Amino acid sequence: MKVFEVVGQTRSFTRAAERLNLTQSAVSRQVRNLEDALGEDLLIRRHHHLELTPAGAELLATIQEAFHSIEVSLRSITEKSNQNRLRINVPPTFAKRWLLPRLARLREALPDVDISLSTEATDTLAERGLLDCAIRFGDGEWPMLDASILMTERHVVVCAPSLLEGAKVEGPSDLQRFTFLHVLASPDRRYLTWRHWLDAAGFQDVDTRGGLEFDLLDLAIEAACAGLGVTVADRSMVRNQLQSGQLVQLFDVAVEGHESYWFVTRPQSAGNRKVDAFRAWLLAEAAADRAE
Amino acid sequence: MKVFEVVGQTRSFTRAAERLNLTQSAVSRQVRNLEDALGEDLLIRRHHHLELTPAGAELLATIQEAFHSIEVSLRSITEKSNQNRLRINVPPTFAKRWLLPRLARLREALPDVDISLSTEATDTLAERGLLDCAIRFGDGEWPMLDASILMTERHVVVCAPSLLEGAKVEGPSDLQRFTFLHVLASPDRRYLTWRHWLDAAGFQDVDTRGGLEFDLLDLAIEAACAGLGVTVADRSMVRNQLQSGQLVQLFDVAVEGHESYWFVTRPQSAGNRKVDAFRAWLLAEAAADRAE
DNA sequence: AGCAAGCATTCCTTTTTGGAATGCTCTCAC
DNA sequence: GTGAGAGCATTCCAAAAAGGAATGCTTGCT
Repeated sequence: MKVFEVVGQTRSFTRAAERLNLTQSAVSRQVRNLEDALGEDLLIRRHHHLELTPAGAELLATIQEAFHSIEVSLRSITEKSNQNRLRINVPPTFAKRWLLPRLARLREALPDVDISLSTEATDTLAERGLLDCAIRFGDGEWPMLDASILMTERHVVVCAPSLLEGAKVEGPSDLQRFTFLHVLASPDRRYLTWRHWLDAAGFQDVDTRGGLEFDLLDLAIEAACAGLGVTVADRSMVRNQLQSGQLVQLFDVAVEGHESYWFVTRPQSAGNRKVDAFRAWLLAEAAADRAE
Repeated sequence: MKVFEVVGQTRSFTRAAERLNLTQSAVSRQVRNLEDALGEDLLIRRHHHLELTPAGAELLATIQEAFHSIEVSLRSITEKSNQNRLRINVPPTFAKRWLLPRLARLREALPDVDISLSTEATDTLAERGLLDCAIRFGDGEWPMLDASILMTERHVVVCAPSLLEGAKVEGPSDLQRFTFLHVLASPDRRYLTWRHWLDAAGFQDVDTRGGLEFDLLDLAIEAACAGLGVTVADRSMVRNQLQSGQLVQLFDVAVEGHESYWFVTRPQSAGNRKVDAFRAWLLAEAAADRAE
């Protein structure tokens, strides 16, 4: 069929064969097969040139249009989508608190890369379809995927300055007066960030059973800003709020978390220009972040 | 590609395979090959159902439209053109004087056959392209073609009644007074119909060198009707004019010509419904014509 | 927990497609 | 009008693509 299209354009089996990187013999038979299948001639073989029959002319026009639209679609898939668009899933809190504030800079650094950002809690990167890469929170061990560490969490305790009412907070008992804000790993299970932080700080006997629970760290931080209580959060996630005074840090204890944020890609993406560029940018930003 | 279209519709390799009369294995690989070629996934394999990626959805839509238009075009070629239309070349004079007056009856007899009538002096039937069949004048010997005889020429001499001015025309000398109308076989060669007729009539010493020449018998007949001279013509070609009195026949001599009109087809058309029907009708009409 | 549905994969067969060489016919030029 | 060349057809064989059967693997459902 493709063969007939080229023959129709070149009006010659020989030239069509050249253009298609085939022999004239192959072209001749392809067209003949098509004609036989249709039970209708498409070309009139004259010596030194070919003419289209009415049926051939009609079919040629249709085929050209159809192939063209398919070609455009194919190109838009292989080129546009593949070469310019980077589809990435980022955990919601990381997206909002870390990536979004840096998106403008990303656009400057990689002006020719279009970003598609989704914030599913669990991404579908392994299913090799909708995503080019992802940022994940975890231990960096994901089968069949490549991961580069971006940053390890450094947990600090924060709350709204209004909550303090000028009082000093210096020990476990002071802390116990506040409402604890927790983040859920699943509907019935909390992340153990409070536990880890308290252990690291050397605070025993603090009862964290009460308090508010949120499914997203982001909501817990928002709650803290609103003066609802104290929460443990990664320092990078609340840097802006600390700088603007929306939040204050309690205690000078920063606990290295057990898990980290990773940039995750599929092995097939190795060497992919835009993925590599994005990774480089992310790592540079993360390094700058740590240096602050 | 066709495979992907069906998979996109059925959302299942297994069902697509059934519809395509293939195995699930073949379908699976076809799609995988397409994806590999594009470097882009088109489907998300879930268990118990498939989902389209954005790229897949876009491609599916394009492909469906493109294939549909090609299919329509293909169908119009194989069905409409092939099944309903009969393309036929008929020598000009035969077309005008014999076939055209019978076209209305042909439409009645074969209402579902559309006729495409061309009147090239030399048809292209052997080149298998534009024609389904032809009517030819000759000896019935054409390589690679099948021929059925329709009618043998019966030459009579005719002229306009006004030309006679009431005079009797009974011998060669009477004939010599008229202008002879000739038909050319090629620019410099006449058909020998006058010669044959004169020989058969037993008229010696008639000088036919002068007179008017025409490239078509039809023009010669028209000239005769206009009173320009006498011509030899096949009786079937002038039957209407004789009946209406536009022409009259001179002498009661009808000469069987050396050549005949034949219905000619390609061997590949053997068994073709519309060709067979047309042949049957032609032969019946020719028989009826002879009976008159 | 076990079964069934459904896609992936492997190995082998079948079908299709392609290439090289050759033949045939027409056109063009001398 | 004759020879050369251009261009399509055809034949035979090789290569490659597609297909089939069987099997494995994962997951959703009962």
